[in-house]
Amino acid sequence: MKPRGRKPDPEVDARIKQAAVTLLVSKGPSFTMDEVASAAGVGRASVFRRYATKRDILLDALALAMDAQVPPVPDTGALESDLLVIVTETLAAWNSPELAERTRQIFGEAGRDPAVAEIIRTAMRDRMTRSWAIYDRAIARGELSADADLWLLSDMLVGLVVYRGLIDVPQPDAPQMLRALMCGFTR
Amino acid sequence: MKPRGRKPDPEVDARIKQAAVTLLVSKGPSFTMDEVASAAGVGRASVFRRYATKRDILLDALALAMDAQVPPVPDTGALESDLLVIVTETLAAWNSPELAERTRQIFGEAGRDPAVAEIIRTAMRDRMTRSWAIYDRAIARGELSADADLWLLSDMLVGLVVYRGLIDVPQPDAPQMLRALMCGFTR
DNA sequence: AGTTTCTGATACTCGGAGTATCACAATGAA
DNA sequence: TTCATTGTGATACTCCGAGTATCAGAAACT
Repeated sequence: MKPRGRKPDPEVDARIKQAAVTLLVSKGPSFTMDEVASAAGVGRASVFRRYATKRDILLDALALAMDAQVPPVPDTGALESDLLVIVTETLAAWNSPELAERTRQIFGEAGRDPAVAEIIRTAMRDRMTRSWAIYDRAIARGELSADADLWLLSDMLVGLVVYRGLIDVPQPDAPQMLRALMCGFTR
Repeated sequence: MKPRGRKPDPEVDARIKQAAVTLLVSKGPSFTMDEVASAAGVGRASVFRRYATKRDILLDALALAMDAQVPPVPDTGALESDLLVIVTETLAAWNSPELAERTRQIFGEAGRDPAVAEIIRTAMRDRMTRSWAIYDRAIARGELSADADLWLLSDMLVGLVVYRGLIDVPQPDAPQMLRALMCGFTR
């Protein structure tokens, strides 16, 4: 079963993928297949030959875009200041109105398509485990109990921000949020 | 400027609204206008005469559905047990797969339409302020500092659950989550 | 050389939102 | 009563985007 005729042009592959990511970033998941084709300077059929449905290309572009920027892990010497960096980075996705709009749309898309949810979930878990070096150091310093539920900690942090972003509530002050996470709400 | 000809049938109004809510609950925001009309046993035109766009009818149905069930405010005598009730109620929206699917879709819709976000935000703020009697009592008992940011507390709670629900991560144990909220993560 | 498969182009089908028009029914005004 | 006005269901449209089908030509294999 060797492939015989003309081979798929890798240039075309790249242009389509690139166009999809660009469109996803510039106007969210509502781009059309025609837009992808013309932005890639490529025939409509070539897009559909690579991606049977719009969903497929959206998933591919999303996965690419998510892997694009993975922030470095801070190491400031204390849990509190390390966490402050994390919180600030998390808030960054909602800073400008345009960025907030994209983030909203992407998380919204997760509500309509489990595959999108999976991509986001995987990407987020990846980032989180990456930043667990912070917690290891904190535990070694005695700042954190060894059996703390780190998933819970991470998800409470991100969850608050995503929730507020989604329903358009102003984001909290990073230090205040940090204090709540570390010390809780009871006296 | 008195209205002259035939008057709009209030029966038709009611049937349409009812059908919209039912469809929203049974199959999420993806119902069609034709479905509304036929479920209401009403002409297509009558639907469009009342709601110019599908967005309009979706917003109306959503607002109705959100106001439908507002849980009672617990008063068990201690902050912890009161909060446990709140947490359990919050988790309830994600208990069955079908319910989780609807909740996901609704919150997802908030990412595509600011008006949906506003409806959800308003409804949630409403419920939250309603349950602030809990915190008043807790402050009186000395269980909570008087200047605690109750929005932050509430949003961390709901945020975690919504976030996990959206990207399909198993929800936390209510008691464990409670402990994190009340005591924080540092030793 | 001949065959296979890619390529861009074009023209379709299909489904759902929204529009337009119809004959008819209900209401108010004259 | 008569007439104008507006709601009613029915039907047939337009529009747009996803997905399909077909084409002639180009590239790569035997």
